[in-house]
Amino acid sequence: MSKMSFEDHHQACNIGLGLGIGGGGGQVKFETPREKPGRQRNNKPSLKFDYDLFSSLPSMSIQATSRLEPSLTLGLLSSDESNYHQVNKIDVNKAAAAAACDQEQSTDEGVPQRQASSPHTVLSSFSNNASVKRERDLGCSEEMEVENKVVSSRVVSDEDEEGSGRKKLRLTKEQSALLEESFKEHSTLNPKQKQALAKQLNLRPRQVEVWFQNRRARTKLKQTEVDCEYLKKCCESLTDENRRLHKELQELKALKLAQPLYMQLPAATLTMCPSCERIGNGGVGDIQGSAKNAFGMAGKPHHHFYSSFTTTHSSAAC
DNA sequence: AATATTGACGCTCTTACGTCA
DNA sequence: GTTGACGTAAGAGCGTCAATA
Repeated sequence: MSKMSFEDHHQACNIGLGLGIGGGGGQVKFETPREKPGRQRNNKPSLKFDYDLFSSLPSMSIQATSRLEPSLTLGLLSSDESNYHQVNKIDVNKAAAAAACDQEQSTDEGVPQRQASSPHTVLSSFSNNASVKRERDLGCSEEMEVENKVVSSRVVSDEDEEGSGRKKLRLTKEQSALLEESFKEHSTLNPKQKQALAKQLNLRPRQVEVWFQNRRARTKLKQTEVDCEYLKKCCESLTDENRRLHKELQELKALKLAQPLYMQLPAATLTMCPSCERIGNGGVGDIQGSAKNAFGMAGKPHHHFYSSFTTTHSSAAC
């Protein structure tokens, strides 16, 4: 594993992740600002990230937070989210403004998306499911309204519409592309943007909402996998380091039992650390320095200690 | 001012369908 | 033609937050 500092990786991946390593305890806090009902929501999940990664090397705990994947207690701040507040490049916002006007004329959130002339009108995947409970958008009644004559992006016959059970909608490439583009701009939509996008795509707002929801989930899952891999490598690295330090400690203990170290070594092999003015021999000697700091970490991290994340060389190296 | 309620929203898990090898 | 894996749209339930009573 090439050694990459934790912060490097953090920046490279543009994520934040907190680990509880030993008793140190990284902490990750999500803060999701909420808006008033009917207000503009900018739910950019912000992440407070602090870690005390090396407070105790030998043990490392990874907390699972999900039942599905080996996810970790970590927070993600994707680059997509980081530019959430950017202005839409695509005309979602423009359309939002238009939609706002539309909405003022008609408070119905419904999308007039069933025009016969539409190039790709859409099949409602649950248009025949009377038991569908849509407590959210239902309130705006637009959902019910648009259940009617819907044609899939893939051509759907009448019997498809008549059939029982939900039919799976497949979005067209154009629809997907526009949604993707919009997602790059902002991973969440406010109601007006949702409305505008839905109008633009000839989809129901609920469909746009679901697409964004699923898209966020997919992004998170992907990122979690990446993070998991990284943490596995970190764990392996720390395990190796731990093993090595244990071995070193055993050797040092054995030496100590025999004789004071400096009495064993030829004077020529002894060196003095310029900053701490302790005796070391460059490889196995600095008992007080390396072993104490690597395992004890009682005080402020000493310069003898080199994290496995940031360097490859031994903690005994001074 | 403190508390309970309510509505909106996002997240997670799950289901069902379409596609492809 | 069948089957299983996979991707994904959508349903359901839950938690959180802010507004309101």
